[in-house]
Amino acid sequence: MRDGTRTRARIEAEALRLFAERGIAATSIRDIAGAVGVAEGALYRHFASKDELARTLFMDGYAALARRIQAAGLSGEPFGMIVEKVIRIFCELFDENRPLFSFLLLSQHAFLSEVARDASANVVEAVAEIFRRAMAEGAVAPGDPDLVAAMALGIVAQPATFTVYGRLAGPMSARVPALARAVLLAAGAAAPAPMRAGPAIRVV
Amino acid sequence: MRDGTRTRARIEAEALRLFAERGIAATSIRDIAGAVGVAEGALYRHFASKDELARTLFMDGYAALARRIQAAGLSGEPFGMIVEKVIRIFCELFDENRPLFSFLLLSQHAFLSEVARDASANVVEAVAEIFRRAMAEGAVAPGDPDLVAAMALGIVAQPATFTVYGRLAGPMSARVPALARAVLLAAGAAAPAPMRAGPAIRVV
DNA sequence: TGTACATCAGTGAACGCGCGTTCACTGATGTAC
DNA sequence: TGTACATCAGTGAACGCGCGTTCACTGATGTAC
Repeated sequence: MRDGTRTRARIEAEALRLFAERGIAATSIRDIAGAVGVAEGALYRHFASKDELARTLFMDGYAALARRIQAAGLSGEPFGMIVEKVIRIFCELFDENRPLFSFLLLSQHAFLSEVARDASANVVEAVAEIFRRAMAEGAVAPGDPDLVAAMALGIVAQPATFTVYGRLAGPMSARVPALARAVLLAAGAAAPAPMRAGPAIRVV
Repeated sequence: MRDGTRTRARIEAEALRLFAERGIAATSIRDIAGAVGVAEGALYRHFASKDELARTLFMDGYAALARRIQAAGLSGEPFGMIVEKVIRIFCELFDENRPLFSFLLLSQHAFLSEVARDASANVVEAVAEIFRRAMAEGAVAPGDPDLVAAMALGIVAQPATFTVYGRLAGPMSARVPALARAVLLAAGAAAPAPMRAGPAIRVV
């Protein structure tokens, strides 16, 4: 028989690209099949439905990010290092696989309610867990970890969204120090390290 | 003839509610007409198409918010006051008209590229303008105003998104001081005022 | 090595459903005289 | 005040299009002997 794993990978790549560009609803099965260069029916050898295809792409990408963030959070390093590491993970994945991140940002509203509330599959939960531990250890001023997690996610995700829309230019990786510094300050972290390079954001 | 303005207002309200709950694509003309209690054809007396209905709702709501933010930015008050005022506008409108905000947050990706790059119609531009002026006046450390605007918007919009999804509870208005403080710190504002009430976010 | 068979990825015409939209019609209400 | 007319918001059956999905079929490739 022919090897289906290559076709499946191409379907996933083209679907991701088209979903990210136009959205799920505006992308038809024929669009995807055409981009891959197969007949419509071929897609149903690999995915039960269009919905399952979109859901699989979202859940896999989202869980992979959550796992990496959780692992960084459990590394035992000081809080400031963890924040920078997590933001670096986010930014480098963004730069490496922009269609995936566009897709995650764009279609989060369709799937987020179905994601398990587990730090190993849920980005929000993984980030909240990091702040919960930091507060318990005194590295961050006490407060609502969910609120601080939301603000931290916003600080990183909104510039990513602006980059997708072309309002910000250049790689996200270049912004890691600025974003990490902003997150530490906004979260009320104890004595954030001074910035090492780049256009300084001076705190008077 | 019968007065059509009442029907039009009801169509707008029900469409907004349904678009916010399910998304535009998952809401049909029949759904909206059914919720209003009119025949499908009635909608076409007030809007040329479903797309025009959705676009009108988005552009009107988005421009109204942008105008209020721009006005606050031009009030001549000190930067710290402006930030708090803008965040209060955002949070109070969120609490008062949650369907509108859910709709704006959810469907921004469909329309944002069509919004004029004018501070009187574009929330992003209005916020960027405030930071541009603050940097020129020395109230904020020099840097990329678009990046700082993105981070500030993220700090406010992400908690709003979490509230829509039920991950954060309670009114956004209650978070105005905490959000304003986070924005000022993250933006590198000169000497932010100490917080007056609520669970303190202590900066060591 | 050669032959027969089973497997299954891929095909593409066809189906039926739900959608946005149309349009001839109704009838309530404002206006002219 | 009463009558004729014009206007236009609202009706709802009907239309046609594009969509997701199906399924009988093809043929390339792996396996058994």
